Amino acid sequence: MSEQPATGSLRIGDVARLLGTTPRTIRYYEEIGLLPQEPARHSGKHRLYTHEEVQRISEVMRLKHLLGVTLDELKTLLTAEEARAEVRAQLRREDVDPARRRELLTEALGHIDRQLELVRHRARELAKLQDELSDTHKRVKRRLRELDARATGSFPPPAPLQAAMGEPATTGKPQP
Amino acid sequence: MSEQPATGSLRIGDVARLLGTTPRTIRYYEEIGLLPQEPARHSGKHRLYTHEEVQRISEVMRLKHLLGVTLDELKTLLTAEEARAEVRAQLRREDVDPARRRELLTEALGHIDRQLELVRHRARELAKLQDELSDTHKRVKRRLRELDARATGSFPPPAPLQAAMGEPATTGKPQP
DNA sequence: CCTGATCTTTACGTTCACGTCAATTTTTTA
DNA sequence: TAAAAAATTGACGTGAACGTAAAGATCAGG
Repeated sequence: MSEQPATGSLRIGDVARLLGTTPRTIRYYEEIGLLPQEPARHSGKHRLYTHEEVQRISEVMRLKHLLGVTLDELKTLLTAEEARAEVRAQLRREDVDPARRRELLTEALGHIDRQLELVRHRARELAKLQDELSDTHKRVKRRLRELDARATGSFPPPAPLQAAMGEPATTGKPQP
Repeated sequence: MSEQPATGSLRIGDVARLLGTTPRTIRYYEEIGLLPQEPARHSGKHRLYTHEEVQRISEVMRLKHLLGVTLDELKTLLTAEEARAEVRAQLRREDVDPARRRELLTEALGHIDRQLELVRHRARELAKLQDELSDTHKRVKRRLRELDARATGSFPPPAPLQAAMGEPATTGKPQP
């Protein structure tokens, strides 16, 4: 289909197919500065993406999907990522003194923690919703069982029949 | 601030404030049919929302936020909700025969399960991301500890220094 | 009953996140 | 090396999800 010039570098179309998106989208992300390094087009004029860069784009799309944030928010979020990349690069060169090393690592930890906090929050919210739905599921199933039991003769106590399936119970969300 | 005419019914502005949104948004949701019953404006021409209706809007916004779906997808999702409401209404009237009752409950269960599946899927994805971030966090912290230990004399084995913090490890997503 | 705050509909404007078309250039393949 | 395929920049188009402005109707309080 396409013979790459050298080390696994892909053209924009291949990357798009790989990630289930379109070239336009990738260019757009570059346009608005979501992708920090422009992919050096070493063999001519076309963009050539390294494996790392593809990973990066993949991560961007994943985060967008999972966190449902705007590309602008994502940009700020990814600034942290970029900083981490920077840190990685610096750390790979062993020749930094321990003091600076500590600094870099601590900074990276901060970035990670911020992301983690965001994700945790989302996860908690989702878990709550899931629990609520689970509960509702159980309630409905119980009613079904009761119904079947009654049909076969041995009928159990009517059970507080009230709102056997209702909205998640009073939300209550006063203004901030 | 505002004296409600009778049973806790709120005007659109109050609802908006309560939910942290704007009247326009609420009207828009009504416009595109996300809210099944138009709020009967019994005292004149203004919309008056019952507690239930407010709940509904709140749920809509919550789902939109948590699932990150388009309002159109949400509409289909909420059709199920609406069906459940219908079921609730039917069931409240005790006078349905057990056969029909079973039918209704089973149907409701189906709707709930579809929503649950969606939420579970999302939750799993998020959990995965969270785990990955957690791992990275741990790796970085370990490196910090190692650094500190070395600084204080007793230095541990160098540990495979390689990608101590890296992208989540090869995504791999062939085309569908 | 008057006034100011709130709501109504209508309608056009806006931002985001791309889609699409065109003209040209680069790369691949026959 | 000619032709086909894919990429490039540039520009305009688009649907979703509201924002905003206008002109009039309708509330709540004094």
